[in-house]
Amino acid sequence: MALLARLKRPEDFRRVYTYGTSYVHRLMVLYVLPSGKDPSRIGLVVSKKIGKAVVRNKVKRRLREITDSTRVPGGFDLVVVARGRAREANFWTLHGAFSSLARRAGVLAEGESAAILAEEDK
RNA sequence: CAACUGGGCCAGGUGAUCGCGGGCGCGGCGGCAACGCCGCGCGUGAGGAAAGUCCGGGCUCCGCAGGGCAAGGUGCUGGAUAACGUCCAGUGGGGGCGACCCCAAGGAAAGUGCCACAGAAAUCAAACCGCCCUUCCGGCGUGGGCUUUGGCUCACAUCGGGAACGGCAAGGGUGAAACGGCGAGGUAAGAGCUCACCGGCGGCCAGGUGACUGGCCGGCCAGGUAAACCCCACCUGGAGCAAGGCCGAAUAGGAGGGAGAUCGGGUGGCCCGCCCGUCCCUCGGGUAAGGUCGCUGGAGGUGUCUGGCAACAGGCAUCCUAGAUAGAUGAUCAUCCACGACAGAACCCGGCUUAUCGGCCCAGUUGCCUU
RNA sequence: GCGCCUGUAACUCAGAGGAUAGAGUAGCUGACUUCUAAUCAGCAAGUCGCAGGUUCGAGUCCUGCCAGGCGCG
Repeated sequence: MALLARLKRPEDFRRVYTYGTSYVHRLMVLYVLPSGKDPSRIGLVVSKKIGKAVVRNKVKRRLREITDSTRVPGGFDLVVVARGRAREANFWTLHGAFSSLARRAGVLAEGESAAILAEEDK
């Protein structure tokens, strides 16, 4: 499994927003920017618009579970922004949304993409 | 049994697999070492409100903070406490049949302001209607005198009549509120003018630490509003763990001591005071990202004994119970039931307030039924 | 962590403790016009964010909440 480093600094987020490519889903938005650095870095954004602290933590934990278990090759900076509807979504809905976005963005490791396609066919 | 009152407690459980933060142990790798990384095992990991940030402290730095003015807060009494605007016990007032609950509850005879509308008048009192004495005019009546029998005049009595100088504040009406209420005496009419009772005020005595309560006596009455300004008493220095200390590359700057007229800047808003910039001397260290400490063992929990009505305090025994740093609790099942509310630590405590599914326990009140 | 502001008609805002809480825009009705716009006249519209309290009387004063917004580190 390719380890994902964490994207933390405000400048990094701003760079990905301005120069990266965005992929939109009704539950979330995925920003992708090639960085050239080996461990790909990922940042999660769950704003106060989503809900109170308990709700935000819940959404953030589910997104972290999903992104930690997804294999991503090196060389990318990713930002996942949760949208309002993510508040009501369960784990598997969020998982499907992220997988489809990641496949469209082409940031999945070898073999992962085919597995997701097979899963979606079911 | 029903309807209530007060207080306390719980906050889905159990099992399995994968994953995360901290701790401990073992093993491996790197390193002189401190230590870092990886793997395995054990154990541990959000709340009663963690929330709002409404108060109070601890802790840390600012300059250990002094004087005056201002500003803010608290406000029945006594106590508890590190402290409080909190808590406990009481006093007074209000509510409830009751258990019980509620109250920012000092001062209005220090001063100022305000009291719309209505009303005569909204506070050094005054007098619209009204009540009353006297005088004058007028009406009606009785008696006397004079008489030209038409009347004139005097006296007395009387009047829902008019006017004037005065007396009064009982009654009317207005209003949230009208120099105390009610009854009797008194009077021309009235009035604490006098008297009894009540309210309020002052003094004395008794009880109580005190708020206050009870009794006696006195004089005779003082509108409300201070969550209007204010007065009185007491309290408050400012910032906040992104406080603050240490390590520390590039780069290139400081720190300490002494002197101090002016000017400038700083310190809680202002003034005084104080400090810094300026000048001289000495020293070799200072700052950003990052790392690390602060960081959790504490006004700590539980049990018991002693003191106290209680809040609480003290003694003994026993337990260790998150410390992250973009921020750790999730995912997939099985099973049980009451089908799970409000909600996530970020330096730490004591309170207050607000949110909250369902359930349990203790003490008590009222009503009904039965024995 | 700390500090500040706002909440009144559908919208933007006024409002000295004492009226039936006002103004402009928007809305409705009528007049004018061939019709519309403009103009004129009239009408309707409010839990004064919520709950307590002070006061004879509260949109206004006090306390506690709720919602929204802003600033500093």
